[in-house]
Amino acid sequence: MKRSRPVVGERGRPVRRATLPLSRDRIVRAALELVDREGLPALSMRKLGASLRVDPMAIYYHVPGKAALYDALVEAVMGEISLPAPGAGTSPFERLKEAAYAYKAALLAHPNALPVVAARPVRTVGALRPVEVMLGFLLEGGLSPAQAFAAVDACGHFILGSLQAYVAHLTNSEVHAHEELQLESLPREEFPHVHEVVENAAEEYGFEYWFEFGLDALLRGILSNAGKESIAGHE
Amino acid sequence: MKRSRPVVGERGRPVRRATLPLSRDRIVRAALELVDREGLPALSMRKLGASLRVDPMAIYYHVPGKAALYDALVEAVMGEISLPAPGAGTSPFERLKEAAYAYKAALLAHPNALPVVAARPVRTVGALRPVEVMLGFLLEGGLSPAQAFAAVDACGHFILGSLQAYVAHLTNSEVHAHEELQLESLPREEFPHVHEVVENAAEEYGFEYWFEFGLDALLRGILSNAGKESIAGHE
DNA sequence: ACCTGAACACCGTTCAAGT
DNA sequence: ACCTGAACACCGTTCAAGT
Repeated sequence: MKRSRPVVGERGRPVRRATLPLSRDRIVRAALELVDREGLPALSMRKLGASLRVDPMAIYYHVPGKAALYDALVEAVMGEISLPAPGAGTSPFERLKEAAYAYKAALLAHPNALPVVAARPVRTVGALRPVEVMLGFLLEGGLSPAQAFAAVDACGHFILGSLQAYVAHLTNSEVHAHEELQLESLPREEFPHVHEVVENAAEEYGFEYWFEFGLDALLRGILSNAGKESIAGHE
Repeated sequence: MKRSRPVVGERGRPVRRATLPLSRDRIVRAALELVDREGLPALSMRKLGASLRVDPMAIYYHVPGKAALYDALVEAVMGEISLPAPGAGTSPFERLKEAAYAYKAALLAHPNALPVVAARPVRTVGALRPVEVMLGFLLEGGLSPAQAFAAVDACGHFILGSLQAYVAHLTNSEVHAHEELQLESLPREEFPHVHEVVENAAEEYGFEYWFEFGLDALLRGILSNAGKESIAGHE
């Protein structure tokens, strides 16, 4: 893979390179673009090199390997999270909910990257800013430090898990046809509740409803724990 | 890759094959063993063929491709979930909690398979039995069908998300050293809550504490929604 | 310092062929 | 019906070499 000879100035020194010099940052941005455009499986060192018009092996000079590339990808996605302004006067519940929706929106901006993001701990250096903000809301809500810690994780895992399943569901709808529509042709005596629920749950309920239901429940449960130091806070 | 000639009986018909005939079931079991033993990346059609002492391409006769193999893997893991006996006399909260722990235990039996399991919707044909049981508990707890639906998803996503992050954390502890221990060398004025929480949250709190905290909160929040048809059930 | 290119040991999948 | 084996188009990574 040859590159055009660099332009040479009067004194024989290159004036400006035909392409920008490679850098970790440029590589990560190109990788994220590639993933956004063609999906996670399309991210190979070779295709990435091609998209940067560079020998694939040049990447290894800036990034140790593919694992590190995935790490950088996660960092980039998480870095895009911008939590809304604290919104004075609103309750901790509402602020937490807003923050969770901002988190969700940031993740949905790069749906193809979700599997890599979800396979990593929620509290990473790249995602410290949102964690800081959420911890503030939780402490304000009356949780102990240990509880606030756990609560951030719980919210993160719920959101990541929900989104991961959702986009996977969107991506391969043939799997959907094979796995979910068969529900209605099931032995009714063996699965009475499944039948009852499928028949009575209105069809208009979709991902947005499920997400909000779960998030509300989780946040309500978390905040209702405020003050109590014991783990199981139910009567 | 040659196989020893089959043993031939008196009439020239094979009496018993040197190896069992290949079948979808045997393939899936071998795949799960391979993943358990050597990790998810080690699962290749070629290694799987070798472990079955069969030409790798023989697998394609029984399983359409690798995607279908992953599907079957998820099905197998989910099929091992055995929820505890309903336990008469206990509250819906306690039953749901027990079920969630059984779910968690089944998933932890094959930690290496978690990424594939998590990248799939929670309600699949293979996992219908546990879904049926949990729906029962939730309806009994007073939830509407639509709410019960959403609640099953929420629990599943929380559990899967938590476990996925947990085992990823266990698998590569060098990432941990790189990403989490640096927390303490952070600008204190920029991350006051992170510092407060890290310093005051006792070290003995680990995954088990976080998991139980999140699960309790989620279940409490879900059950406190009973009866109300509106989504946001907080005062 | 930064990039190239050949080479190595792998992949999933197709397809014609064997029994 | 069930399995083989060659072939194709890919992978990630190492390493010596170029500038």
